[in-house]
Amino acid sequence: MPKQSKTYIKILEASLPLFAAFGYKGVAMRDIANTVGITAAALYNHFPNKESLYFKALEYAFDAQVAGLAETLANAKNPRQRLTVFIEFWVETFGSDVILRALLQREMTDGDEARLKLLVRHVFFPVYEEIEGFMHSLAERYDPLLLFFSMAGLVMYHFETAPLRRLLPDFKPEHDNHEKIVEHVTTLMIGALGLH
Amino acid sequence: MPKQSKTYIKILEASLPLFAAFGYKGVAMRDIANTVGITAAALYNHFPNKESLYFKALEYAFDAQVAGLAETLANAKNPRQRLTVFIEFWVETFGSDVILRALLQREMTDGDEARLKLLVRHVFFPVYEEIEGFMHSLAERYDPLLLFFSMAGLVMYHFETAPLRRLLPDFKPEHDNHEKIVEHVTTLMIGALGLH
DNA sequence: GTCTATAGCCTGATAGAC
DNA sequence: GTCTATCAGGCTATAGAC
Repeated sequence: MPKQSKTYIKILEASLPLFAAFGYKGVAMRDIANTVGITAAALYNHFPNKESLYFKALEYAFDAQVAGLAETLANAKNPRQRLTVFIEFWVETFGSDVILRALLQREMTDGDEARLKLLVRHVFFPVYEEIEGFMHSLAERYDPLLLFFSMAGLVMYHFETAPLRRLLPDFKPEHDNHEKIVEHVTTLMIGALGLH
Repeated sequence: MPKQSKTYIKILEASLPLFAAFGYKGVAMRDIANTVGITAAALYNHFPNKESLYFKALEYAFDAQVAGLAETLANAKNPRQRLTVFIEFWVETFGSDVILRALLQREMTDGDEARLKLLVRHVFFPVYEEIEGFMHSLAERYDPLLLFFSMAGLVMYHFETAPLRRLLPDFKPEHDNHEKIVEHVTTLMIGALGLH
């Protein structure tokens, strides 16, 4: 079972949009096989079972997604710049990659222990490690971990609720605009942290 | 097909924790039937199919959940009090009712159009209608709809991420405490809105 | 309203030829 | 590595007796 053959990668990449759209149980091995262009039985040459295919796909999707943050943060000199850079990173990462966000959301609602650990290992821990010191320095009156999830939640919830925001009064198309979201969240956090 | 028989209600109430925990596809008609104490076939005397059972269960869960907000808000005189009251309401509603929150989360990630409309009709619209004027009055520099979802997201994300927060450094058990969350979010919003 | 029995379909997974 | 063929089991939904 070669770990990085072309078909192996093709399977992972074909399965990701399916899992993101329909969830683990909503995707059949046949569906993945059809998308790749092989039969379901052939999948078992690359993965022992459905669950391990799913895990490898998740890792493949999340890895290297966080890599850019460290460099970007290094270029920001003062706290306010770092704040803006971090919010922009978070909006960019999960705003443009619909599949990544859907997978993350699904894993968070399913609450399976092993998958949560994968999420922490590949997404939240690396990011938090990068900005932990920053969170501590920002404002002494806020708990750093709560502050981190507050900022993450501010961004994520705008994306999570995007489909139903459209059905509410006061909706404007610009609410879906990434720059508007960055601006809104940044203004809010600058006020909350007293960084005027 | 009597609409409010005892069994009818028992089916709805038995199905809700199952759907919340395992999702629509993760629950079999047999599972619901077993919990109620009847057979799967008997369910079809009350609901034409699985999907309509699910819809009725969702409506049953969400209805009357929002009723308390209007009265609570009426007692709050100034903006700062209203802000606190609203955040407390949001934390109380979704913090204590694990099933309600799980259902809401699942529907938001699944993105099915008909179910999203149900969510808007039974949860977000009634709540937003109640505090729309308040949102407008709070701060002119913020878009009212974005502000609403920011406040909702600040609260919800702390619950959504609770299972993985435990796996991160700097975690303290008090992070799961409702009062702590209310305090954190309120302080943050007071700063952001300039309500000192 | 509930039961038993079952139809008809889809599921993950395996065996063995090529 | 991929195929065809196949399996056992689970699923929703229906038919008909009580």
